[in-house]
Amino acid sequence: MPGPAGRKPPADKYDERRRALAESALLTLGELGYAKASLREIANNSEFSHGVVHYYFEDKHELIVYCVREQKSVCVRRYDGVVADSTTPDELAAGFADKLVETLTNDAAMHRLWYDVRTQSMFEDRLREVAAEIDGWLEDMIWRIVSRYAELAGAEPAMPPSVLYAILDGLFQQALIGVTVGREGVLDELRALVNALMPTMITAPVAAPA
Amino acid sequence: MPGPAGRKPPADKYDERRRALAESALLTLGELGYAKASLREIANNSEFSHGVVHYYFEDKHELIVYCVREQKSVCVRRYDGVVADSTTPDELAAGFADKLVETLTNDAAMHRLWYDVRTQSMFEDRLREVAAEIDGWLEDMIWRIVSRYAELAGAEPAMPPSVLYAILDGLFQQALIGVTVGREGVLDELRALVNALMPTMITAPVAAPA
DNA sequence: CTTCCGTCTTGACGACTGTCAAGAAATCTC
DNA sequence: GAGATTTCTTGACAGTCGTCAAGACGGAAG
Repeated sequence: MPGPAGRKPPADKYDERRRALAESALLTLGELGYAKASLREIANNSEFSHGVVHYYFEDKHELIVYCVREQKSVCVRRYDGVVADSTTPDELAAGFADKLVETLTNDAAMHRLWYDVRTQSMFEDRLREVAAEIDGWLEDMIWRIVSRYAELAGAEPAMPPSVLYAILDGLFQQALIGVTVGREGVLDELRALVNALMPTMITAPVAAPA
Repeated sequence: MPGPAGRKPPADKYDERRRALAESALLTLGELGYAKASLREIANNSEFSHGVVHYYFEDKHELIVYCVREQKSVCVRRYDGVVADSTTPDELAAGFADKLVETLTNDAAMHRLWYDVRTQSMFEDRLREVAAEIDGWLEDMIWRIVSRYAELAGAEPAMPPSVLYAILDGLFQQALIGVTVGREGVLDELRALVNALMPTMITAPVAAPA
């Protein structure tokens, strides 16, 4: 009975293994979705056997929650660089848009899983906590971007964080669907759109800030 | 073999029954979601037995697609009245916002099902057609509202239909989640938000149209 | 080497699923 | 009324699921 409780050997090895399992689970989870991804299928697309899951996780639910939380916790830090390094509003907007497009192509599976989990949270109580938590992370992420953008422009965000997040999330979700079904031009449209929309999200900048 | 093909008696009776079955299926579908709603559970929450589904529908997939398409085809006509009757921009915006709030409380289950189906369409090919179709309906619906709003204001929509739809859809989806988890004040916030946001969706109105 | 313990595999269990066939019930036709 | 046809119920089928127990493997400790 080594599982979750009393552990003698390197306790880090345990967490490391959990992460490895969760990461390889992401492959199947992001391809089949929350409902259709069985533990056997997840195990088949990995180096593990289907039984090992219950050695590292209580049940399927815990694996999935761990997986999406782990992924998203790094996801929400993706724009920290551009926020910190940009010196003009336009540079920030362009960097933001570029990274949006980049993650849309590179991490499409993860984003699909996230939207799946959030939607399922409306039907399954046990998912609500993690969904609400991550939604909060993402809202904060957007707020960091827009408020810094406003600061660089000598202005203020024109809308509260929740509204900014909802709007950008709606645009991103449509783009994700577009990428998933293979629609052409989605990426360039999203990039242009974000660049065009950012100025509308702050109050009119003061002409001479100094 | 009376099913889908050759029918002698009132062919309308057949369609009528399909609609009745689909409508009672909505109850369970909107409560449990696409994946977790089994045919037996759907039948239990209705006046039908679990086997009758295959008399009126090819399979589970066809039932669900029929159900969501039927529901949404009336859903997208919800704002036709306010669009036709409003004589000022503000009246249109207020009527739109009111009806948004109204459907959010009355038809929450249907909206949950729709978002579920659209999300699942990213994982399941067979859902993509109906999801894309309905997304188109909704985009047209939003376009009718905003373009009429702009017309009443003597202006033009400031963004293309797809962008307007994505933005409003993002806001609505967040509000739906809020309603589902029982967050307070969501409805009033959405109403105020829509009223405040509508002016930003059109170009600056011409002062004296005549 | 033997012993022990953390790690993992294998195989099985019961529950649940969509589907369908066989026949009962209801309705219509004459 | 009888007979035919549409409509529906019931029960079973094969398959899949999450879960878990029994034991195999591996390396470290003695």
